Amino acid sequence: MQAIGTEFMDVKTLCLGLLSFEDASGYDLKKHFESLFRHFYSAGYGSIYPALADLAEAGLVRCREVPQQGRPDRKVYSITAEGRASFATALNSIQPQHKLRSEFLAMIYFADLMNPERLRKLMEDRAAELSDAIEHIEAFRRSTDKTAPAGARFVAGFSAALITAAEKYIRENKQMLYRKAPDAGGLKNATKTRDTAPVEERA
Amino acid sequence: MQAIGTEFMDVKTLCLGLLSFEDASGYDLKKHFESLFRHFYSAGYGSIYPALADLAEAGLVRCREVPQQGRPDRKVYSITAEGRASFATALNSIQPQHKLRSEFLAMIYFADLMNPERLRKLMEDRAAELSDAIEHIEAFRRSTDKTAPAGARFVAGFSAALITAAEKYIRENKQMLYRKAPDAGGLKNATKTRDTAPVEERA
DNA sequence: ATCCCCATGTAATTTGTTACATGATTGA
DNA sequence: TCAATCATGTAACAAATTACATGGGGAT
Repeated sequence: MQAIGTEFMDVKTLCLGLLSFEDASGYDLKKHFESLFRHFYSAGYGSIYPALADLAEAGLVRCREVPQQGRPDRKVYSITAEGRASFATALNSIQPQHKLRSEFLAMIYFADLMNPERLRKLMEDRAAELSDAIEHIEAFRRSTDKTAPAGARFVAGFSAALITAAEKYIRENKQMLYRKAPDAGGLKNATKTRDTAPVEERA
Repeated sequence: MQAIGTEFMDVKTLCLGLLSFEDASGYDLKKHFESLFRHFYSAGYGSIYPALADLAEAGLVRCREVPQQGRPDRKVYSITAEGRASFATALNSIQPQHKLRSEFLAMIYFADLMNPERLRKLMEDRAAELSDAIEHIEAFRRSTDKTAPAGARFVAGFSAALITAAEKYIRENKQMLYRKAPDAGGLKNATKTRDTAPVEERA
């Protein structure tokens, strides 16, 4: 009966929110996270199943078990009236965070200490991941744009904008990392390779 | 003597990397995280101090205590030869992650369930944070661009590109969230408010 | 044959955040 | 006088990731 945390948009709160749209099992919710939230929020079974158990214990969702042939029973969760109220409260009180934790950028900061092949590999891998992400998001938008609510369309567009910008930046600026060989030892290279500044366009 | 983790670019590894540029105390390193990595990687004292202790125990850094007047002794860390080798190994083996966890976007996904004032407030707050970030990053680049190594310039530009894209997307698309009033109850609104599609430009 | 999908969950581990604990100096 | 900066660290806590544990059905 106690309310859910009104501090963070954690996995528990998001499961509740997704259940406000339609009933689902933990397995289904994982799929939703992977398609809807893929580019900005991830959650595994290890977070989702305990979250659902907590929500059920708090009376915010109800569970009905659907027998399956040859598989574990499907446990389908439905949001309750208290659950809707609790989620509405959460939406009105939570101060949402927006955190990027990029080991990639942290690593590239030290590009001067890497050997060139390694550096190139890192950049290419990242560029490939971004291309995949763009493909995925375009496919997603083509498949759901018609019926999706404004919020869903907005976040899909937001993800696309960010990923596109990242891909573009890498494409246009990677060569600034490829100039100087990694001089093993030499400290202050006062050689003026000052010909490359990051490409930018004005808004 | 054992090597540091070759899996993640964690706080420990990044401290080691920063120490490969110059000696520093935990306090100094926190400052570096805040200025250099501010927009893509954060670390608090609670991570940094234990990281330094671990690095020292592993022989990758050495610590000398500098007495202070009226303050705790300053503990200045220097990287050792083993430390440099270990960091080089890390740079060559770690597969870096790039994780965005945006409670903001997750929340906006449910925009249709929010009351309009709340929604507007969220959007304005986020836009303000982004403007602050842009200001910060521009100031940072103006102050250090001349002497900074290519890696540092690249990541600063990358951050700027991402944040600028986010700010722009919000500015150009927020109105698509402000159309429909939050209809408390009505399920399938088949009303065709299909006049707003996300603004995008081709690359 | 082998791999992926379905379907659930627990337990251990890792990681990081926050609060606690202390306290002088400097500038507004 | 008040806030910020300097300066260190520990302990408790929260959260999420990963590994473990199980197993049938369907497609290639």
